[in-house]
This record gives sequence, structure tokens and C-alpha cells, in this order.
Amino acid sequence: MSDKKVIETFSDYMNDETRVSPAERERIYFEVALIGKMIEAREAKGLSQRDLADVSGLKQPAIARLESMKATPQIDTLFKVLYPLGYTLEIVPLSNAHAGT
Amino acid sequence: MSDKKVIETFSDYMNDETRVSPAERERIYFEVALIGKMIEAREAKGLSQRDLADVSGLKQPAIARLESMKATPQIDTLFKVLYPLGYTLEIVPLSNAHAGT
DNA sequence: TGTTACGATAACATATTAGTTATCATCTGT
DNA sequence: ACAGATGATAACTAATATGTTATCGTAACA
Repeated sequence: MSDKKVIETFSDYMNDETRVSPAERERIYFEVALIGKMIEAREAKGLSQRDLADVSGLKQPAIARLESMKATPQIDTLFKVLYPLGYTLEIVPLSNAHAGT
Repeated sequence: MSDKKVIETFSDYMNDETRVSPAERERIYFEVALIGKMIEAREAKGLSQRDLADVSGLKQPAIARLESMKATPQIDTLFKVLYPLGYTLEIVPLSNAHAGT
């Protein structure tokens, strides 16, 4: 029907600035790393989503939404979850770590 | 009228867990540092709030609310502002840096 | 004085997150 | 087969962030 590209890699998609702005891309990389550490830390502590909900003051559906990246959380929500898992956030200068090769 | 404490330091307030939970305290310290760097970086680049609004895709009132801590922003909002200022966020283990002496 | 740029803020509309309750499918272990 | 725990998700409400437009006071300056 057309020569439109149908299949592409995740990297191709992420680096296409017509669809993902640099700031957005930076946030997505951050969030993927964040969620990874969150899930890993929660499981390492042997906590269920309900357990984490209890200690963080959130609800289990909120934890599930977070872990499946169904929402872009607010800062305070993030800290409520990160703190009992032993993490916090830091502001650092951009280092172009995701610039690719 | 009563012997209720009326005057106290900011530290006393922040360390009173009946009013500020550890997670909340961690977030507040983070946000104070964050806003400080944001404002400093914006001014170092000679940008007005309107300028930053333009390059970040936000509106000037949103920038003003951010800088005066009148709202707890969402992660994507944060990245929209931080990126053009040359900053990003990192997830790091808690280090009890604010534990006080 | 008049002008301009600036940050703060009010007022309202819109969008999105989080709370709440409930349910579902799946897995594990009995 | 059954029971219990788990994660995902639907549906709805409440809370809050952001957009939008406008205005205000102040500072800098001609």
C-alpha cells in the first residue's frame, strides 16, 4: 500500500525527535530505570504490592499502576514508595549517557 | 494560656515525625535542592520564567508555581523543565545525609 | 512620568493522578 | 479440587496539577 516503515527498533523510536522529545526520552529512560529498581527492591525485601502499599501509604492499585508505567506519578508519590525501599532521588547534570554510539 | 511550644526551628519541625514523615522529609529536602538548582540554572542562562516556559513547553504560571513550591509536580513536568536547564534525575540508595548531628 | 520586563497570583477549565472498592486470572501448595 | 495469595484492572470519586487568560506590583530605565 505504501512504503511507510512498519517495523523499527525501540531505539529508533526513542531517538525519533518527531515523536519523542529529548526531555521526554530522558524521562522515559529515567522511569524505566526507576521502575526496575523499585520492583527489584520490593521483591528483594519479600514484599507484595499490598505490603508496599501499606508501608508507603498508597493503595495496591496505585502500586500496580506505577510498576506497569500506566501513569506519570507525582514527586511525592514517588518518594512515598522509594523511601521504604531505601532509595531517594538526586539532581545531576546531563551527561548524554543515552546518546547512543 | 498554655505551655504549648510556639517557636521552633525549621530543623525541629522537619524532624518531628508526627508532622513530617521520613519520606515526606526526604522529598522536601529533594525539592528544595531541586528548586534551588532550577532557579540558579535558569538565571545563569539569562532566561526569564517566560523564556523557560517557552523552551520547556510549560506556561509561565506553571514555572512560577514550581519555583515557589506551590505544587508537587509530576515527573514529566519536572523533566520538561530540567532538561533544557541541563539537568536530569538519578535514583540513588538512601544515605541518611539529612540525619543531622 | 511613562514604558517595559518581570515574577506572582487570581479564576476558571481541563486533564490526570490517586483513592476506593471490587473482581478476575494465575499460581502455589494442600 | 480447593483455598489462599498475588498482580492486573475496571469503574467511579476526589484531589490536584496544569492550561489559559488576565492582572497586579515592582524594578529598571529612558
